[in-house]
Amino acid sequence: MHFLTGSLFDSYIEKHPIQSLFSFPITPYLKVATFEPGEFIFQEGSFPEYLYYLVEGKAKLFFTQKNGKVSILNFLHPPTFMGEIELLNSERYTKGIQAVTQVICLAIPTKACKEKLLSDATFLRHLCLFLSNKTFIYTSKIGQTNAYPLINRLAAFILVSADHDFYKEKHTEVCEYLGVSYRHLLHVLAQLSEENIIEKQGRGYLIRDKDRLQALAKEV
Amino acid sequence: MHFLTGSLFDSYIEKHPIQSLFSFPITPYLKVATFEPGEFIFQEGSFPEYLYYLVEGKAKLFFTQKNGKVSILNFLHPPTFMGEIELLNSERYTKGIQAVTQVICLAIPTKACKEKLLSDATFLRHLCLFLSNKTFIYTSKIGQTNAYPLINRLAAFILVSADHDFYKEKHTEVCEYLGVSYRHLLHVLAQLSEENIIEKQGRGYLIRDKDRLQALAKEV
DNA sequence: ACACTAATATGAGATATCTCATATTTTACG
DNA sequence: CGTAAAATATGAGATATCTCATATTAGTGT
Repeated sequence: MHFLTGSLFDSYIEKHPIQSLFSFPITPYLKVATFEPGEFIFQEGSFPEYLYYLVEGKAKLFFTQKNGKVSILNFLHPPTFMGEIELLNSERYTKGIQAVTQVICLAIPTKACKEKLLSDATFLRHLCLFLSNKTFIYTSKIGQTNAYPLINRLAAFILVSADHDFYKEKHTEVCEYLGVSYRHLLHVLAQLSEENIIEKQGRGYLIRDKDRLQALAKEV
Repeated sequence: MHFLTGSLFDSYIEKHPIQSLFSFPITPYLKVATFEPGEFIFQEGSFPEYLYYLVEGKAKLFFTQKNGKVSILNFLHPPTFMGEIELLNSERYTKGIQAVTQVICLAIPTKACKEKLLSDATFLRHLCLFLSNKTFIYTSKIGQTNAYPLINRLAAFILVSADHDFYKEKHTEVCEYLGVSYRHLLHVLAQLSEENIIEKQGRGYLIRDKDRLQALAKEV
């Protein structure tokens, strides 16, 4: 992790204004933090010193189960708070967050701001909204995992994560996100290829029959 | 749904004080609502008029998927907010809540209080805490569902829901809660019986070998 | 007491998913 | 540039879970 200073600092602060989330002047407290791909933003079980507000890049929220399996709970995209649960509830076990691409965050030091934040209705209202969205996402995910086999969930995931009809997520991450074994993910990708819905091209897959892919995804 | 009045109203207000959750006087707005077993507290897709605070009884939070499968997201026990997400988003309620036993709630009319609530830091801080707990519960559930077969999750569920070592939850609800088919739930109950870990007695099951049940549950 | 619905129960066969083994390819790094 | 680690790939066999069919039993309302 690296803090930006000088004109780089200024440019990110200007580019991503967050004053409207607070009713007290937040800028004096702000830092700008960068993380390299693969770098841990939070280690599991650690005590975060900053509340981060993700403004650029992509990260993954994960945790490791007792049996060693890793679950990716969510891919985080801007704008997103990170470390808010620990701000509220300092004793909870912290999940891990790892940068996937280069990540840029606005950082608010917990120690200096906790009291101010927890008595700021503007901030708390935004945080409630953010948390209720999170709840919605997780409850949807629980429902989908229970109700649909991988082929439907994968179809939906390919559609949201493909860029110009080209899907190139890492299998190792996707199987942890969708909650299935690596082997089974490849089975189902092969099945979709077999039916000419997608076609393997080098590092990724091209969507060849978007209609049928959408039909598979639609139920979810 | 039925609102209590008179001395019954007074007794519940006294028995479950919630003034400390707010920084403005809440009592003038409060009603006391009761629901009978099986009654819907929120229908899926309705527009809630009250923010409820569950103080007695048990309810289930569920939703119906596009393919008709029902998922029970959680069993709600006191104290719990219900309808808080709709207060924040003013969208229609996407989930349903149904009373399992008789349920008693303190009810805060949304229309009259929304503005006050959303600018009350005390209330919002409690709500954030509540939502972050919810997040924690759901993320744990996602992880467990992905990582463990039913026998482990069921063992854990039997332990938390048994009363004096006697388990008597309704299978129809439990399978929707644990995200498996009714048939499979019975398979696994039979398997636990087969191994003399539990024993069927009339309407429920007696825990016969708590150690082994705990061992199965422990990993979760 | 009767009829209807919900809940419980069980079997048989299909399928979704997992584990483990192993090989190849790509990527990271000194 | 060479080596180790990570990611991709594929097969074979096991198991967890689902669907559907069908009975029986308990609960509910009139």
